[in-house]
Parts: sequence; C-alpha cells; structure tokens
Amino acid sequence: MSTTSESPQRNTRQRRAVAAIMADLEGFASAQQIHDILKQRGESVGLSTVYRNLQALADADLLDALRNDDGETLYRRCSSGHHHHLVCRVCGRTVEVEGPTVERWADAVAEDHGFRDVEHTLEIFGTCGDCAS
Amino acid sequence: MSTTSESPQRNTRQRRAVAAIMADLEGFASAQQIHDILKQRGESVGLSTVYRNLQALADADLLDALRNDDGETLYRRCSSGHHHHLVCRVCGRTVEVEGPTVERWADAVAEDHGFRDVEHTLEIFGTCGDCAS
DNA sequence: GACGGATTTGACAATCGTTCCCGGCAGTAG
DNA sequence: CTACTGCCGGGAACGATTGTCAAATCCGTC
Ligand SMILES: [Zn+2]
Ligand SMILES: [Zn+2]
Ligand SMILES: [Zn+2]
Ligand SMILES: [Zn+2]
Repeated sequence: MSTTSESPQRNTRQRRAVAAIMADLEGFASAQQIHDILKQRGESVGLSTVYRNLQALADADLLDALRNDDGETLYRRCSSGHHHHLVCRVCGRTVEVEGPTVERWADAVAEDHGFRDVEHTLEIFGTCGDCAS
Repeated sequence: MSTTSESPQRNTRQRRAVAAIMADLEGFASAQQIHDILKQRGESVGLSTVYRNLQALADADLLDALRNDDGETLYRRCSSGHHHHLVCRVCGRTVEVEGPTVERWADAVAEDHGFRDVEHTLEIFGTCGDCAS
C-alpha cells in the first residue's frame, strides 16, 4: 500500500505559477490557454511543464478535467466531491451542479442491466445569459 | 435554410460497405477498427473514406458518436431520438437508455442559471454481467 | 450504351493536441 | 555547501483526424 500522499513533491516556481493561475480562473481552460496566460504575465513556463502540472493537479483531485468537442482537455479548479458542470460554450463560465436524482437514476439503470463498477459522465452546455445578449 | 435532405448522395460501393458493417456491429467502434474490419472482409476502403462516411452517417443521425477516454471517436448504429448509453468498458456491449427525468432536470438546471440553447452529454460506463464473471 | 459534369475516392501530406526524451537546472535533506 | 534526485524545457515523436487533388466512379441524359 502506498500512503495516500506518496509525494516527494518539490515546490518549484513553475508549479506555483500554474496553481496560482488555476486558483483565479473562473471557467474551464486548456493547457495551451494557461500556457499563454503565463507567458503574458511574464511567468513563462514550458508547455510540457504546464501539461505535466495540470495532470498532476487533476490526479490529485484539485482540478476537474473535461474534453470539449474539439478533443481538447480543459481544466478548472473545482470543489471536491462528485458533481457535474453547466458550461457556457461561448465564454466558458461554469456552474457546478449536483443532482442526487440523476446519480440514483444512473446507478439504478446500470444495475437493472446487470452492470457493475458503474460510473458516469454528465455535462450540460449552453449559452449563458450574458453571452446570449 | 437548407431542406432537411440536401443530399445528392451517390450509392457507392464504399458507402454501402461501411453502412453494412455498422448495421451488423453491436458495440461502439472507432473509424480505424471499422477500416480494419473492411480490410479483413476484402472490401477494402480508404481510411479517409471511412472517416468521411462515418461522419456523414452520424450527421444524418443514422449513427451515434461518442469520444472515449483516449480521445478516439466511436460510432454505433442507434435508434433515432434522444437517448444515452450504458456501455460495458470491457466488451463494449451497449444498451440504449432513456431518462425523461434526467432530460427535464438538465433543462431546468440550465434555465435556472439563465442558459439558452442547452444540450447535454451523459454516458454510463460499467462492467456487464458477462464480463464480471 | 456512350457522354459529360459532379461527386467521391484514396494515397499522402498536413494539423494539432498531447506525450516522450534527455541534457541541464534547481529544490532539499544532511 | 554538496550531493542526490526530481523537475524543467524544447524539440522530436505520436496518433487521431482532416485537407489536398488527380483519378475513378456515378448517374441523368442523349
Ligand atoms: Zn457566457
Ligand atoms: Zn453524477
Ligand atoms: Zn461486457
Ligand atoms: Zn439526454
């Protein structure tokens, strides 16, 4: 067994920079967008490093990740615990939503068909009020 | 406005071959897998053509498409109308499921937050009874 | 059945997000 | 301070998908 935090993690400037960006960011953003933001702020970080750190943060459940229609992986700081997202497809603004009913429904459906180890993905996309104007 | 069927579609051997494969196929499969199947059956079809025809079929709502974790797009012949999938992550067996409750919930949540033009994605993954043994 | 214009095909190059590699840099324990 | 080791960066590699464009194929028409 590995202890839950098997992390001889080092506190590097790059790691701090990425974490800082994600702490401020409101909606979902791609690795490349975050890389660009860092460059603009002068805290340049290598693209590979941005990818690595985002994945690490996501693995540690400090970020949520989802894929958009273009196949890009988007990241966002999120509350812990199981939830889903309502995302504006224009500006990226995101609302975390929970739906106990949905959770129960999904599990029930799966069980009815004899499936085990069930998990599900659910995202809602739309255009937010501001962007609709 | 384009009329719903703006399709001067030609009835080519390749188009028939792809459609035939999809008609038989039980689970979801990637464009490359379908390309391989065609090759095995001797009805060789160019990879680009397989991609094009699958997309065309999906656009015509004759196939459902979804992306797996590896970023590949998978296709499957499905009934028309809005529905979701319960997919075995081992053998790919797929069950189409409907959940009017979920649909209403998703739309309501989006509306509560002022979102328009709402759509959603929902897939359930698990291990089917046969594969669990 | 042959003809001609439009569509489709297919081999190959190009794209694009992401991952891999590896020499060099920089936290960190002692 | 020193040594150890993980981390960084940038450039090559990857893999799914899309674009290109001449050649092949359809299909309505003659
Ligand atoms: Zn918006
Ligand atoms: Zn859920
Ligand atoms: Zn199965
Ligand atoms: Zn639905």
